[in-house]
Amino acid sequence: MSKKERQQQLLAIIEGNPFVTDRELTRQLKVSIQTIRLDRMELGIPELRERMKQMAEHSYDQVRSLPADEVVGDIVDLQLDRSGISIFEIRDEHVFSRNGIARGHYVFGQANSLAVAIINDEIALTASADIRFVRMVRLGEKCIAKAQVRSLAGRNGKAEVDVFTYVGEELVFQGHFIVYRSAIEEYSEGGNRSADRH
Amino acid sequence: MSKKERQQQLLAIIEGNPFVTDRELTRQLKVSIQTIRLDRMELGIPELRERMKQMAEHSYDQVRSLPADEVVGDIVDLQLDRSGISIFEIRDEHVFSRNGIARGHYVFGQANSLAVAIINDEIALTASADIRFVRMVRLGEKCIAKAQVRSLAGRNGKAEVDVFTYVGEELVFQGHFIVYRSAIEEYSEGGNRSADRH
DNA sequence: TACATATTAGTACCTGGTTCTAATTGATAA
DNA sequence: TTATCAATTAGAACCAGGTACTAATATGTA
Repeated sequence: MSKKERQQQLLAIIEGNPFVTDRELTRQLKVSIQTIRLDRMELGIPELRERMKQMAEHSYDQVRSLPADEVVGDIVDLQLDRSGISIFEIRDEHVFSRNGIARGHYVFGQANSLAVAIINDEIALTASADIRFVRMVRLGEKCIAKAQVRSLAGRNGKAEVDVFTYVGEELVFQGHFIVYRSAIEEYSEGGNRSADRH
Repeated sequence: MSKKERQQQLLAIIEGNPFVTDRELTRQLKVSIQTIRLDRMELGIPELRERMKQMAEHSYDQVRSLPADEVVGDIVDLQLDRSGISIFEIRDEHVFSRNGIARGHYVFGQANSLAVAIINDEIALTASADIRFVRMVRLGEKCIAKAQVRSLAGRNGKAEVDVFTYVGEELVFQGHFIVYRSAIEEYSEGGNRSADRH
């Protein structure tokens, strides 16, 4: 096996398992540990500990920005049991990589989260929804969802919430949500109030 | 400062910055490095390198499972323009941390992705949907979504797809989707075919 | 045969620890 | 006041997984 081939293999092995030590690499590639290290130098691959550190730092950055995901979108205005507005910017992680169009469940998720957040009860869960994706949403666009409570049954009843999502002036999504309140064991989905918003 | 107070501080510092070395901790807490290490022992906090390794492994697991996110759920059976089945296990990242209930847009996303994948066209986009969350889904549960094409209009028309999602024998979600085919510039949302499935 | 490149060997040193033994400090009860 | 005990500090040996450097040995190739 030539040097180039070996270095390609080395690259592939580390790509496939970044947690491999030089010692393990000697076993797989049947060359001395010095050769492994020279190869890493030439390929600019850092040592195991440095690789792990970089991955850890990367994931730490992600973890720190994750809480914003608990509710999809930032709620910028909220009048409990009345209306609310949330803003959600379509980023890389929200689109299909092939065409840059937002995945539906994020657009849905923004509206759903807002519909649930607006209800002034300890627990509020979406029971059903009637939705329309009016036009596709693309990478970089800012979705502004506006929710209006249409009817409010008494405690432990259901509420109806309409959500319209716009990009600029254009309507991109509309949904009619039926949300149950304080109904813990039945007709439920997964949304709750206040405590989960940061 | 008492031992307990110091250990609480130590915990807080490492929580705030997992990348801190024992040496740095001696500077912040004004005790010897041995005390720091005894404290870590008692609190069960691993050494810096181990902490980084765990974070790296954690993020690596996430990265590896990300491509499966392009379509939510694994499609295990697919008869184009007829029916399909997808399996989706509810993990940590899919639930509200407070109560372990799945966020609605994941359950919706599984059904939506399946409804779109089933359509045998270059491009298929959800136009509208009528959905019901029949019962909440919890952490660890395996959702099995079954989709059936109900009607198929000609090319560039719309198709109707019904999706039922079960956990075991129990129905947890149902949805009626209207999916447009090959309609690129209008009535769209964000779903496409084949190329995005891994 | 001479020269260059590739590979291997070996040593000293580094960080950020663990593990262990032992000494010192400080408070507390008899 | 003194014995006692937990808490703290010190120090040395050792470890993994390397880096940095020097030197020797293959292996081709002109």
